[in-house]
Amino acid sequence: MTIRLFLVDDHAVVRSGLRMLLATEEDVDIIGEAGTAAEALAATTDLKPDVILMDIGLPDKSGIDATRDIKAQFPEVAIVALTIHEDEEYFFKMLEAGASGYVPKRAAPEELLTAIRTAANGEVYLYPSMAKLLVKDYLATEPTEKGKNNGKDLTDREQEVLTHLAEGESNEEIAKKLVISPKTVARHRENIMRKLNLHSRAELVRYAIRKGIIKA
Amino acid sequence: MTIRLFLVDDHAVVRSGLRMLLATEEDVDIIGEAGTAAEALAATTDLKPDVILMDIGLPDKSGIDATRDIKAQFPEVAIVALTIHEDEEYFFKMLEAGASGYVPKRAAPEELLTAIRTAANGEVYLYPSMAKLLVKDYLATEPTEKGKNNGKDLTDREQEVLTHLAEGESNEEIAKKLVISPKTVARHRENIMRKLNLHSRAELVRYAIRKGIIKA
DNA sequence: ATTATTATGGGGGAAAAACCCCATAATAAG
DNA sequence: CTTATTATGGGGTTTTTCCCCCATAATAAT
Repeated sequence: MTIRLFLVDDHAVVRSGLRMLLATEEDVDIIGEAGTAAEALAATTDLKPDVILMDIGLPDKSGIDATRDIKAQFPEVAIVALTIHEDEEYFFKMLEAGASGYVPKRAAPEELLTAIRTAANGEVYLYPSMAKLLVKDYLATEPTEKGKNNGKDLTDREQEVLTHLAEGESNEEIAKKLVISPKTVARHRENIMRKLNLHSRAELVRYAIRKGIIKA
Repeated sequence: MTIRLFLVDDHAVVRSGLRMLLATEEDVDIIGEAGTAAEALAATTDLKPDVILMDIGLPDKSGIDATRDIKAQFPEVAIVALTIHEDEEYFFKMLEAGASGYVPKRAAPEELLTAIRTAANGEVYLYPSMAKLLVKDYLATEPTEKGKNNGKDLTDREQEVLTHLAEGESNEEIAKKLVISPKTVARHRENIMRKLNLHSRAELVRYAIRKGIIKA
């Protein structure tokens, strides 16, 4: 099962270098290359590669936009960013565009290969410095861990049920996850609502978001 | 600059295996090991390792809590989770506890080494399947501001109805306020949900809060 | 002028939610 | 040793949600 790889970089020298670098890998087959976003999109339509190595600095439009365009039409194509940029801005935008990997050009060749194979496998490869950024963002936006210093008059079990309720899950779904009867879930829900003086799922969701039990 | 590593796992066999595995690495020096969270905390106080390999399933308390405790007292100590668990729950909790890496036990030895070296370097190593989870979470919670077009294909009337729906009002209540039939409100609600790909009141509330249509 | 969109409404039905009643077992609190 | 709390479930009823079907009138777009 060879990985059909496509290269996008505006510098021919870089593309040649990558070809050379990857030539010895038996599971990677470079099926084409492009120097512009437009060419990349056209080639993707024809070739349907498994993975695209995408530079961010392209002459016509950014690799971020190119990624967005390609993922919009071909979501099954995995795209790995290979770039000199290591700042948050480009990294997060690339993630939002749908990238399955992000590798700085200073990375070791093995890391690039790992990223390519990981992306081909449907997973995500993040270079450690990038992973650190993402975790930092996660910790910044994450509500102070699943319900702790909030809803004080709720029991542990009620807190747990509340979290699921707020996520929009039905009594049935929650019952399965907690391995209890739907009736018990309903019972907990009633107690929660009475304690908090809420009267609908919608109020419950807002309460949970206000208290940081779940994210909006 | 050798990395002073400390092992925490309740199985002596696993610790021995890790010692064997890492013995040949010149840049890694195993300075101690522990089988419980309490021992790990005590040893950390004495030894101040650079990196701790932390199992999650421990006899006295979870490796997650142990990580939280250690990071609270010694934030400069990097902790890498090495565990059989690959589900979201443990992963995210471990991140919140302050882990600098997360490696499933099924991972290749080289990956564990990479994680240790990455953590020692102050960065974060995430196993690809875990990185995927984190990116998914990022995309689920961040698309509003850093993303692009907010699905604003709602008509004025739909926007109006959406506001009331998100406030938690019933179809009946909204109908009275807008002086239309409850059936029409339901009709608008259906159209809104189809357009936004939402399927419950709870999702609708969260959407509205994310978009700033109502405040939490 | 035909077509698409918008806003309006009705019928119906399966499912879920919301609100009551009841109970038991285990544990914590006094 | 009682008592209170917690977690667990069963029963039922009414209301609401959610998702289809159908339609008409007014306006906007082509």
